[in-house]
Amino acid sequence: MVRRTKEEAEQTRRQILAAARQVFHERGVGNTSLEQIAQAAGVTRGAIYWHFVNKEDLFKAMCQKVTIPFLDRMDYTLLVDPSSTPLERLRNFLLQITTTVQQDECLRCTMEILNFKCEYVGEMEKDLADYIERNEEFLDKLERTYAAARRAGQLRPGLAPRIAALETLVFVTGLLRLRLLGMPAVQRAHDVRAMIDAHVRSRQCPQREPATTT
Amino acid sequence: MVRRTKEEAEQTRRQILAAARQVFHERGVGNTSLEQIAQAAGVTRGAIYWHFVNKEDLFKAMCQKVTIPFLDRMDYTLLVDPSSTPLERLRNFLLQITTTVQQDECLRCTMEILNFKCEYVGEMEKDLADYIERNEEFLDKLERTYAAARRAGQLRPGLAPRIAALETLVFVTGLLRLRLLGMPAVQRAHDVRAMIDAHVRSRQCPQREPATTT
DNA sequence: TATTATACATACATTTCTGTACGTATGTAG
DNA sequence: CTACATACGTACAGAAATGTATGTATAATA
Repeated sequence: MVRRTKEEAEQTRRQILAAARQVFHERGVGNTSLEQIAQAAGVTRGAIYWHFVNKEDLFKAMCQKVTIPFLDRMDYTLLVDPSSTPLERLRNFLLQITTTVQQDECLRCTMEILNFKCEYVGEMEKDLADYIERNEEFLDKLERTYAAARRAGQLRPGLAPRIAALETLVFVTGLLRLRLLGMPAVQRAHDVRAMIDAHVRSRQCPQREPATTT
Repeated sequence: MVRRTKEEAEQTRRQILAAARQVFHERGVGNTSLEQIAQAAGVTRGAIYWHFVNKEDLFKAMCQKVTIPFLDRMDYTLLVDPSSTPLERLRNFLLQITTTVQQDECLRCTMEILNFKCEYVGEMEKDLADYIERNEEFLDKLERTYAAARRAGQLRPGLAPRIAALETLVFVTGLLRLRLLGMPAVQRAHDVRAMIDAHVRSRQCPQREPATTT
């Protein structure tokens, strides 16, 4: 079988990407040869070298397929949505992250590869720097959200928005990591929801109604 | 230079371990050859194969050198120390973790390798399972600590010890990960201390003095 | 002091992966 | 219908790493 039509070529490209995700997940990125990916995809190395320049290129293509739509929806939509209060937006954001990771197995598989099945050295170190960068931006958005909550009188007094944002960033980071690890405790939707509620409740005003002004 | 005395042999073993840590950190575990480690240690591959059976054995030896004394001091000493209240023990525990990781560069280097420079596949997957196991035990100890805090009237009412413990596990996990990532925000001792204080304060009784009995 | 086990260095055989060059059959455009 | 670009498969050369076998000088030991 050779030169099929254009859509068929696109399909083998997708097959290669899916096979890469599977084999990377089983054997690690550095430990898989292009031959193994080709076999899993039902093609030869020639097909891979046609669609991608090398393993790193294939790997990056696999990542971008999921990481781009993930974060875009998340912090842009949820942290700026004007139809709910700041702390409600925060809660919705946390819930959406966990349910998305829980339901989208393809995304989870890729994130597991990024977390446990690849080595950030050489060229890949830049990806870590990018990750730090995005975390900083995320932290900024969280801080602005908490600042808005404070202006709305929603934030617990004595809690600095910056510290609250830091702790939420830590919360999200740890929650995702434990979930990807496969910890049973963070896979029970009920407990996760309770944690998120506790996290949000611990930064809103104790029992009082929020004040209306400064 | 050949067969030096026994202590000299032990020294080359340590040299090999140190070189492995350095080169693993620079080039990743899967991407470094024993030849490169040997060069960095000033020996040949023969020396490495004398002291270790293969790269995996060398890697595990490098890990055990730091991971063993780390956790032992941590959850055993700090969560059972009877000279302070449960929430004080928790706070001390969190402070000690962060300062230890901050100061012990050798430990941090190894943890960075474990977090970003190796692939958990094949034999190494068992290490992930072990890590989950230790996290479960850690979670249990946290829960018992919170249960003790509740019995002491220290715990904020309405907060289940299990949920509080889960959130603290998430907190520690995320904090360590962001620190190892190199996020500047979690390297400022002042902010980290403020976060830890906020975390602990958010689970103790609002403003009241703790009750003295059940 | 002679012998043996130790602590390496050296040399070699084997495997494995990569990148590229080349072949080839088929869409597709003119 | 011809010609070219496309979408692969195949074959080859080179590098690199691993494990082992072997050499060897010294420390330990009797």
